[in-house]
Amino acid sequence: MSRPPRARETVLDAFEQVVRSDGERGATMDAVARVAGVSKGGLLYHFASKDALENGVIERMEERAVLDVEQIVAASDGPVAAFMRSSIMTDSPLDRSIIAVSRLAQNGHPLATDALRRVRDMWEGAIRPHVRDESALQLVMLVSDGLYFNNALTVGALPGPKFDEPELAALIALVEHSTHA
Amino acid sequence: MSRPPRARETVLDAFEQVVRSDGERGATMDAVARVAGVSKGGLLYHFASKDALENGVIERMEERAVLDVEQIVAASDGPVAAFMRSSIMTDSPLDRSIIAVSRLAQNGHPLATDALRRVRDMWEGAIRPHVRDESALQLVMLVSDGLYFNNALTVGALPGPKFDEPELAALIALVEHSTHA
DNA sequence: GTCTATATACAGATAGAC
DNA sequence: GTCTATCTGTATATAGAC
Repeated sequence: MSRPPRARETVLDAFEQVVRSDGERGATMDAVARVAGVSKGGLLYHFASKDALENGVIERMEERAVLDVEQIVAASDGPVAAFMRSSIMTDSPLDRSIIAVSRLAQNGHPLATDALRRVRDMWEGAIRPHVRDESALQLVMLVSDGLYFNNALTVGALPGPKFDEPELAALIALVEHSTHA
Repeated sequence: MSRPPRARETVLDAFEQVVRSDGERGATMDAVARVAGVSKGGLLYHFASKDALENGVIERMEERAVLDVEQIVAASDGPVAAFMRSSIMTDSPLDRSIIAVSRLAQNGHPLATDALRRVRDMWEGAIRPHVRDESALQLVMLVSDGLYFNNALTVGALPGPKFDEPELAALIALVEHSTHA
């Protein structure tokens, strides 16, 4: 997993950005190339097909998710709180990746769906030891899914965090109280 | 709001079905016409453009959601439980409508996003009097969003209910206990 | 109301110069 | 490694017969 060329990363960033702002339909090779600042031919040198480009975004999302899980299990304020905070969109690299991959999944890309399931399973495994039972686990997972979904829904400009800090803290406290082991 | 022609409804059903099974990208006029059992020309007689077809699905979704809210507030087992049960995919007409409109929203259709927001606001208003505070309200709403998201994610054949009845009942009990007024 | 045939536009991908 | 030019398939929409 050596550091990939910077141009590749730039193209992946551009793809995620266009998918987020214009939807998957707007993420044409032309549009991605333009945002990345290269020609279509230049883009196709790095990713030989649109499918390769999509797979690149999916793979990078999963790599980023692994790092996220590592941070969550090690969080000082507890995995549940850390997980919920990481589910609120802060426009982190992982957030951008998940938005893009979710859009691919909803447009029928099977690898995207598989990758999201794997990531969700990783999170589930990390949270399970810290909640009292399976219902509590599902509650935490579903709230997280809901947080993502609400933000993923909005195509266009960044909506900004829907919850301000006091609201989020109150919600986290409620979830922790309802689910702690 | 008189009863629209049956052919129109058939076409809207076909659009929702194709969007669900193949994603928004697969929902071409050709594919919709084929599933609806008409030619492309026949389809375009009822909906003069793809945009008109999409708007038709969005409008029908909102009409169905209004009926759903009416049923939820009148439910004998309480609005919170009824709302959560209605959030589990049972392949009801409203479910099919919301899946399709969510896909449109995620592909940048602004009217779809607006309609979903309005529907979500209606649900929020119906649930608010039955939970203790805003955090509890958000918990219920986010769990519902999460239930929808998980099902909306899977393109292809119906995944079937992810929760069996005992699991769902336990989750509902937990949410109600955590949020009741 | 429903059909076939066709016009127009645009997407993904290739070829080859630099 | 990056570019321009071009081929090819497919999607929306129109025209007009039945």
